[in-house]
Amino acid sequence: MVVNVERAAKELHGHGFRVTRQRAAVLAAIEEAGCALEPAEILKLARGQCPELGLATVYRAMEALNDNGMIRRVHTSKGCAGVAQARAEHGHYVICTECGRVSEFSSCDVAALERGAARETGFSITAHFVELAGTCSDCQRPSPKTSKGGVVS
Amino acid sequence: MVVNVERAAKELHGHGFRVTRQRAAVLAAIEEAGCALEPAEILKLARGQCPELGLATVYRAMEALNDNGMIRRVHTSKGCAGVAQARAEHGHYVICTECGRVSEFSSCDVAALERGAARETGFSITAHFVELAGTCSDCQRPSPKTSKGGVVS
DNA sequence: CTGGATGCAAAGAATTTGCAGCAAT
DNA sequence: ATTGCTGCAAATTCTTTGCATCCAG
Repeated sequence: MVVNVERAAKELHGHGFRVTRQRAAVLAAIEEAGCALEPAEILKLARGQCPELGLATVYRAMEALNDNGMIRRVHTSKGCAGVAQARAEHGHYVICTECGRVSEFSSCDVAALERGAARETGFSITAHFVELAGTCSDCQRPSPKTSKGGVVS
Repeated sequence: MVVNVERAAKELHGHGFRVTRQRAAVLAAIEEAGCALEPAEILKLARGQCPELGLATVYRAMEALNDNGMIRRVHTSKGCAGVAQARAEHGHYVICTECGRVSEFSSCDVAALERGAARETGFSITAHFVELAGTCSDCQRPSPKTSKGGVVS
């Protein structure tokens, strides 16, 4: 997983951002969690790698990472403060209702959908936001012993 | 438009909620605006009908109306505090990027989409959230003189 | 009448900002 | 060496709550 963090570091660097220990820790936390994380949760997790990390820095790191398309906001009924790693350039999330794990999918063929909506509303559709919910492969099994990526208590 | 507010009142009443002047004003404001409204904006608009209305009441009214499925949260990149009227039982929004107007559409055939996502992620999809953005019929016209439903300044 | 709803103000959260020192390049 | 980044704490902003009073049913 650290591999990806390194790739991300290069990415950040390429955009003129500095790669600090704090940002790496935040990114690693988000990546390893595998589920939507809120600022406070990120702080808690990332402090494992960077104890002096402050909450304000988490917010600032989130902004930097978000602007560079490395993380993306997750909008749930419970709130929209959470973020998750963005693997693909264009992707959408599926959130597990059991363990909170977030997966990404990119096979979004919304053409038909957009056509229908356009017909129904008269709008000219230019963008779409899709988010699905369901149960992940682990939680579909009878005894979800392996509930990895669980929410940070 | 008031017609709908009356229908809504009956609905509220049926669920054991009282229909107060405040709630009617909030509902009417949301309905007439035609675009996503935030608490503060609702307050401003609804005070036209109910001057003593307080912000706390707006929050409480929003909760009541939301619980009854009469309004729905609108999740945009700018924030998720806005709400809009829910016309259909199951519906999704299209938001105009020009004037902010919100329309609803229900022809959401996401079956194929869900299948693709399921294949890609291994999730068993049970719910979907879709929101589209584009330009409404008015704003598509050369001179959008009739930019009704504009955002509350 | 009666209990849910409201207004106001105070309490709590969540997020942003200012600034001096630190550290990545 | 520069200049952006960080931590801390204060400042904002957003939302929720407590309570006496009010009004819809």
